[in-house]
Amino acid sequence: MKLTLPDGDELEVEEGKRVIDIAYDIGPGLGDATVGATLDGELLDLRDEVVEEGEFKIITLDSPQAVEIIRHTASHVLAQAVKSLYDDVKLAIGPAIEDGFYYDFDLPETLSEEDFDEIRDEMRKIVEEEYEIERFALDPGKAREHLLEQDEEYKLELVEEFVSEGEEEVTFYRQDGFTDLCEGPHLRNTGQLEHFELLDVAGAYWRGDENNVMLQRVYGTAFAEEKELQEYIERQEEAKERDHRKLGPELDLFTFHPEVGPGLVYWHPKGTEMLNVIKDFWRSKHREDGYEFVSTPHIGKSDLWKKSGHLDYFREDMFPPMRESNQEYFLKPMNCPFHVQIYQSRTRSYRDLPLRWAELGTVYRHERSGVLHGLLRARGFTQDDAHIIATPDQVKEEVTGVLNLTFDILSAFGFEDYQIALSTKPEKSVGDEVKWDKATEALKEAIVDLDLDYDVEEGEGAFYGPKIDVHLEDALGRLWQTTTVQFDFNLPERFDMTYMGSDGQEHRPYMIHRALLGTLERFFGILVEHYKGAFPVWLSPLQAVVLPVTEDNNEYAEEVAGKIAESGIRVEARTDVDENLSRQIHEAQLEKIPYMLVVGDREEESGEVSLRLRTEEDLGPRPLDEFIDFAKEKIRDKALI
RNA sequence: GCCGGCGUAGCUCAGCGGUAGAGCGGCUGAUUCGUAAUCAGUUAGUCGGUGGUUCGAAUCCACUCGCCGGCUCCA
Repeated sequence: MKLTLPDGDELEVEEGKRVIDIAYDIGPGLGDATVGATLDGELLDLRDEVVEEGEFKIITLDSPQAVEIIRHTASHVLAQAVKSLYDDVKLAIGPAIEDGFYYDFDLPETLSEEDFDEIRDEMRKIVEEEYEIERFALDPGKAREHLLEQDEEYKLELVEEFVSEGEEEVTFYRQDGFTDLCEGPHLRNTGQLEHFELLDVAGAYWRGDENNVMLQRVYGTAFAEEKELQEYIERQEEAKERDHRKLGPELDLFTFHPEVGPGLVYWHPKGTEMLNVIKDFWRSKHREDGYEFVSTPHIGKSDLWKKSGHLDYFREDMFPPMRESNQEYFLKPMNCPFHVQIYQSRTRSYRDLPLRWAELGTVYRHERSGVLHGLLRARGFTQDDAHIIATPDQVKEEVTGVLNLTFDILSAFGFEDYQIALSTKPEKSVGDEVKWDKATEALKEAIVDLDLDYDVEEGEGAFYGPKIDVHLEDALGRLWQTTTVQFDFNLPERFDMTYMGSDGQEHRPYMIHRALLGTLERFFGILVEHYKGAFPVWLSPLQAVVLPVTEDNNEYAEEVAGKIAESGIRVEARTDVDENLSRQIHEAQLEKIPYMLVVGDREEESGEVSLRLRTEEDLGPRPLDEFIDFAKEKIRDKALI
């Protein structure tokens, strides 16, 4: 059997030889350093037997793929430590995850972060002992026996599942006296786990199902190098500093008032200014793209929500109704049924289609209390909503139009990296197969036409139609869901929407529901975190501030600010404070105002302003008109600064 | 909704059974100053809410509201 090595050489090995033995054949040094391998990109344990040919690559501690193995072993070391420190510990699962690892435990004692020092010390001991990690396989009967003996009820449940899936044996890993049912891969020796940290303890349902018992999950992370671990911790701190829930109130953009109602946003003047800039831009882009705007009420009678299906499928996410006469009114959790009313207000012809109706519609949803998260998950929010009602022939072009508009708008805000997911028909769905196929095809073709990468999420569509979701990547590489483009086969049926075709027959239109920014609130929150509050000039609530050197320059400062304001730039003269220049600059810096204009006697004499940027660059004096042109150009180009 | 942690001045936090504290901020005054915090004085709170234990509760207990981190759900 032949394996292709990374340098292109072919290595002749006997079938069934273990990864580690192959590594020693290549070289003893390599053998000592081996923690696993990949075969055609697939991760292998160092104890695995290689039975197929392919591209073979040994993983050592400094390989990028090693981190997954390191973390998996870290979770076992954690489990061993917890088991040795506490009584009656039952193990659930303990995988490596994107940023680290966790282990879920069931134990009578409640763990808290105060216990981390002790657990960490115990883990260190296990690492220092350099226990050899061994693997062994058992048939289901022996495995059950072994787990029963250890009273590991959760692991037993897992074994039953593996057996029902047809597994004939299950693997265990052992280090010191500790054994765990586990697929691996793992390091060779606990001593190879050097750089780890415990991060958090939280509740987690067994198997992720809220009907099951809640376990205690300990989160941690581990890296091959201490430096990487430190960088990770710094990145977490950086994320904390960018938190929109902290920056929003600090920059006087918005606040929450939980005593009045959790999850409801209060927009301050500066936040509202910014919001208006976003809305104006959004409206002009939509107008250019042939959208019309509609406005609809905030409440509607229960009959409407019954007919739309919301009371059957969405009721627990809706605020309880208010009563008027013998009627119940509900706050709208979505705009769609209202847009359908407008459609139904007269008969529609194929000549009218496509209709593109947009509304910055504020909706209210009674989100479960534990899920609220500042602007990113609120109970009242404004969707940048639109419904496109089209004939079957128009569907593909409409989707393409939506995607083009999406990326046009998102890139204007400085987002260039996206992840796109196409979600297809789930098991439970409405609408016939033909429609699903056509709509899914339209979505896919639109993505392909634009030459975009995407993932298919099979069966993840809504019950009423397939969809495209866009996640955008921010400055820290985090992903946020914003855009969604969804077909809806439910509402046209329920409301019996029709249009008169050229054949004189009534036809059912396609309905596309789309939100590009997602919601203004969430998008705003993402902007705050992405820019850390230092917004591009066109978005900054205050674009320039005029700072007099002494009180004698106040009059000139006001004059300068007046002229700048006339050109449409948002500006303020700081003439009502008695502070020295350094102090004023300090404060303007904290407010993250893009342009600081220093005016003293020198500037007053020459009719100039001295320009300092919030990036701390001092660009020196220039005529006022020159600054105005400079700023207008930056605003027009949507430049950062 | 569930698990855990936490609610003290506008903000950040100390105090953890014996008369509520600091720094920043705010206010007042002095200073008139050239690119990230001038100096001085002063103002600060039903210690989230309700009930209980106690001679006495910010501190201990119960309930409740809210926030934070997860889980589940989601724009």
